[in-house]
Amino acid sequence: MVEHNLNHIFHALADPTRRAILDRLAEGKATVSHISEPLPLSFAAVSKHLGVLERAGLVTREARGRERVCRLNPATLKDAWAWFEFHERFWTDRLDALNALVETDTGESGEAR
Amino acid sequence: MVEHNLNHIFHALADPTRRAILDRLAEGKATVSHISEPLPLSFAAVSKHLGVLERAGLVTREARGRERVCRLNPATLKDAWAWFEFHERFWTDRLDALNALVETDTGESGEAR
DNA sequence: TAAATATTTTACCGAATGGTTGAACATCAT
DNA sequence: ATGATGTTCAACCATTCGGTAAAATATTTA
Repeated sequence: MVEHNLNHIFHALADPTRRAILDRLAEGKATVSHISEPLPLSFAAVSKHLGVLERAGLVTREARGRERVCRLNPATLKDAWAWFEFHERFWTDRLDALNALVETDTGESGEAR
Repeated sequence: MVEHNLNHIFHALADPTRRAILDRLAEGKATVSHISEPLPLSFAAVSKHLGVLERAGLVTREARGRERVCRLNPATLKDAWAWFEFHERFWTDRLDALNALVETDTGESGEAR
């Protein structure tokens, strides 16, 4: 549905550091320093990663004094998951149907074997 | 699980052109020219996109004469979907639990409101 | 006010992306 | 063999990415 956001979401998920950050946040909200503490990265790098996650809508940052409290936004993940579920099912069904026809495909390329 | 491949898979999915190619392939295998025909891109660009999809394991290319027949590999999508499903559920459960405790979080940052 | 802390912003760098064009390669048709 | 077709490869370009270091901006503490 939200085509524009899927780009952001999948892009955000394509980085292992960002997936680690998400897993960390699944255990509870945390400040930026909290998040970067176990990571072998500069502070600014983590802040950038959080920016990517925030742009994708996967994470929200809320100022509390001089800190920023980050937390997960599972609604967005649900959106992406819905896309995934639909396509996984759609593709599987399609390909099952095609396999049932053995070697007949829907393409126009000549298909005799 | 396959941490390395998740990077490739999510990266591949982060581009709308590539998602369009996948949707096209869900309707049946197709040659590279077939795939690029409706796309406003050069032939070589489509070939590159297919390379990304292939690297991710989402698509396979098979030589048939001078053509390359591309087809979907739903098994890979299933892997990624499994990751997704796990995390969506995990996160939701976690956050539900946290919400049940109202304002008590698992972080060590002082949390009196 | 001054100093310390938490975070972002601003260059900057090297590598990768997404795109183009044109040459190369392989295969089919003549 | 010749030429046309399908596809990739190589070189190139502009943009983005992931990272760093240093300066700028709050905010809390002394």
